[in-house]
Amino acid sequence: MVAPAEVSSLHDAVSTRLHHAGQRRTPTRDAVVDVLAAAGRPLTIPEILEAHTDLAQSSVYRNLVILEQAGVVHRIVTNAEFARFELAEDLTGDHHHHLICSSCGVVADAPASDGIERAVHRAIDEVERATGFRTTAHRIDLVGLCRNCA
Amino acid sequence: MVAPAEVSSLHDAVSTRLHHAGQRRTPTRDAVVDVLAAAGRPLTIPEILEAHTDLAQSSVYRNLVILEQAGVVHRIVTNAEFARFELAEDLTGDHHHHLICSSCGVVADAPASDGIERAVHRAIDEVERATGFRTTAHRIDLVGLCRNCA
DNA sequence: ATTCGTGCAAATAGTTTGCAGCAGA
DNA sequence: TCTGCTGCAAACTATTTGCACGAAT
Repeated sequence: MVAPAEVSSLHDAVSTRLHHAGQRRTPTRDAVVDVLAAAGRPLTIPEILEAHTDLAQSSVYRNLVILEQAGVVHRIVTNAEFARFELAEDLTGDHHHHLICSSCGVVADAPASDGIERAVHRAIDEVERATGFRTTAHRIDLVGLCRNCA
Repeated sequence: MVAPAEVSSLHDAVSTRLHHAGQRRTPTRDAVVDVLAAAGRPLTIPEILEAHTDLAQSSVYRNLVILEQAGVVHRIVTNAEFARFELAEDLTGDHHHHLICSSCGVVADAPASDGIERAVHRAIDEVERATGFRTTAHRIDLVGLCRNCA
């Protein structure tokens, strides 16, 4: 969730990243970013289309690919039928993990605690030393039942 | 990776779970379990078919669904084109996390350290108290470049 | 005898892409 | 003007499913 006052600076940052990726800022891309910023949780393509009924499905798919390449959005793939998309963490300045409901498929954000981040980074160092794997990102998902489904 | 001596007890455990789920133990299911046990890393359907060229693709898909419902295998969905499957952790007795190469898509297992597990469980407690979410499993993936792609 | 797993081929569905028109630089 | 974004419809592909046969109980 992004406060209204931060929306224009968000669009500036998005514009910069698009430009850096050799892409333009367009109304459709702004619209997609707006929907994701307003939602504050990862959305599916149908959810995005529902919020903006004037957009063509193919354009949303195409622009999400571009926004992903530009580092603006992040694609989350679960076992559910649709992939989900959210704004990149370094744009919203909020590192978080996911609570995935195995019953209804909804995905909620959960703030990352200092403790867990420290532990993860220690583990990453260990893995790099042991295996030579170069970690660029990590992902922590808790799978279970949301309050509604429990 | 499962040592040969453990294979028969593995099949016993699989058989029990299948029976509990109202399913039979069949040669095809044994074959799939064998391939996964021998691999020691999550495999795609094409990889499974390659190891057992006499199996029909649809049978493998169908049996993986059944084995998943019986709690024998676990499905891993990444952004790669194919889903991957591995034996359930409580069958192999080995809790691990994943190293996902964003370049070639290969997924390797990494042992879970005590430190990170403690931190994760503290975080889970926090989340349960704060949100009412009931966590049944967690997933930690490190995304980056494997030794070959780096 | 009947239930259930298997293999083949056809169907399904999320996602991608070709193409013609149009808008911004 | 020229590049490239958009919308529509068609194509693509991982996965699922209908059906008939054979195996196991």
